Amino acid sequence: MRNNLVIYNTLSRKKEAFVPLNAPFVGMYVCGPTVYSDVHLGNCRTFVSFDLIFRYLRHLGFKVRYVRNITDAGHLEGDRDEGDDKFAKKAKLEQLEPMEIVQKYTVGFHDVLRMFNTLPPSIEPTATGHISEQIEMVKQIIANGYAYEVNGTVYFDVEKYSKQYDYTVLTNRQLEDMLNNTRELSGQDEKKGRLDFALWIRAKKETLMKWPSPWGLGFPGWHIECSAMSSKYLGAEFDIHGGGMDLAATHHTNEIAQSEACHHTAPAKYWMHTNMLTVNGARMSKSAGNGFLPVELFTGNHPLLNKGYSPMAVRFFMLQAHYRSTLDFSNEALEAAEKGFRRLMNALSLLPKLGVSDINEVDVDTLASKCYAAMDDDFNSPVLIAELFEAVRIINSIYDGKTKIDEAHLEQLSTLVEQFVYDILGLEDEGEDTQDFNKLMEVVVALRDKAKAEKDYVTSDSIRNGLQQIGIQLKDSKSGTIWTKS
RNA sequence: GGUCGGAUGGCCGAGUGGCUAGGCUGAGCUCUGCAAAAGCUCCUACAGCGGUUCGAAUCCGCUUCCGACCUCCA
Repeated sequence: MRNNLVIYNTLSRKKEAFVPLNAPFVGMYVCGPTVYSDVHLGNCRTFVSFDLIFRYLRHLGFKVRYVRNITDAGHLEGDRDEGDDKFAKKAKLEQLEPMEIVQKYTVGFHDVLRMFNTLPPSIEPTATGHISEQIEMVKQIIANGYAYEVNGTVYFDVEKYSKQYDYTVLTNRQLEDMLNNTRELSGQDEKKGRLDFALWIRAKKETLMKWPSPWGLGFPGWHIECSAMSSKYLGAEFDIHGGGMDLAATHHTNEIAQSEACHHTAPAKYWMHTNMLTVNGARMSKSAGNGFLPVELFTGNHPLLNKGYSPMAVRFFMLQAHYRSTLDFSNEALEAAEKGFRRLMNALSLLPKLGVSDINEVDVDTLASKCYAAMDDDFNSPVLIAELFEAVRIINSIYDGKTKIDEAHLEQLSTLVEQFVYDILGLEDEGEDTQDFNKLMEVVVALRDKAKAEKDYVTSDSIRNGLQQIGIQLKDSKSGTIWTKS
């Protein structure tokens, strides 16, 4: 197995050679969605980014166990460690069972990710399915002396923890600054330290989702689920932990603290954080109300959208930016991506139609090594795409008869391009190209070619114009006529 | 206020101490019955001001502006 992969690690703020703990196995945990509302496009970007990472690791030959959780309990509104969680709140609003909320948005989440052609994770555990694991973990943290119980709620003791461990490894902040800058919040009387956070929260009478525990009826804190589930399925120490950048400062910081306090070992070797999708320079977020629902994007039914964009065009748009850069949304940028995507896919559709020659003028090896070099450099999909457009130029040139390629190199080129576009970037052609439809088009094109050969341009142009009106473009070339559907 | 990250050509976006991505757009050309597509060519940028250097957009400093996190959010 070849491995020249370099990954940017948030812990060191540097790119590091990727050395798995137990090659060829790789354990990767990614924080999934909290399923109390529709996923928006910004959420999708993170999961598309990790899909790319998952796909490339697999392509390199690693046996990846990709765990992505579903948060379906214990995620409170605000940081007050009290009151109802997001699900209960929404459930009351919609007059549904909390688990109906969870089901509804979990299904929606899966539907959307399927449209974006993301591969399902190896394991997709839920918080409510791992209550006992979370309770066990809290018990262990208490036993190790890093948590304390007050009136049925268990808090993590950040001050004690930070005497032995670095609580701010991920954020590089000074603990004193954090203490001084944390806002005065209500409901903190029970806590010993203002940075302490809840591992387990006492239920009130009206709390809908609650479970028995050694500390009475309650529910888990938000952070503990990821620690419990990652260690259950990937071990106390695993290779990659990922999530959106917005999770680093709080959620991931607390995850590391919990895991170290429980297992005396840092959970993940590499921490990867994907950057935000922005709209007019500001982060797309649920609370800011500037988010697009994927369905709005696909249909164009949103005030900020000029038209609809297909899921694959959007995926391509996302992959044209590096995962650690912010990506700014705009109609112009999306339209440019859409056109570029079509050009790429059109070139791919020419591959089976290319003619071979006895001589070869195409250096596929160099192209291949450039593609791998791009992805090996911290999954640099924009550079990879730039290299693939070089392949597009070559393919078009061969099709036009201006460049010659022999059979072996054509085979190599086809495999290379198809692997990178379909398997690694996860793009797919989205035409309704059924067998029958293709055959039908062959007949139509043959009729038009006959008319053209007879210089009956009235007929040939009326065929072309008719097809144009239903979104099918005919393109004549020396090698024959090809068609594309927009 | 603290911490961190940005500022790249008409737009989007990579990258990097010298060889100066890519996509989209615009102009011209080739091909073509005409289109379309494709190919070729052109428009060559790195916020500002200093410094280091033979050489900086890339390193350092300052300034301006923007964003993220520090409150739930991928």
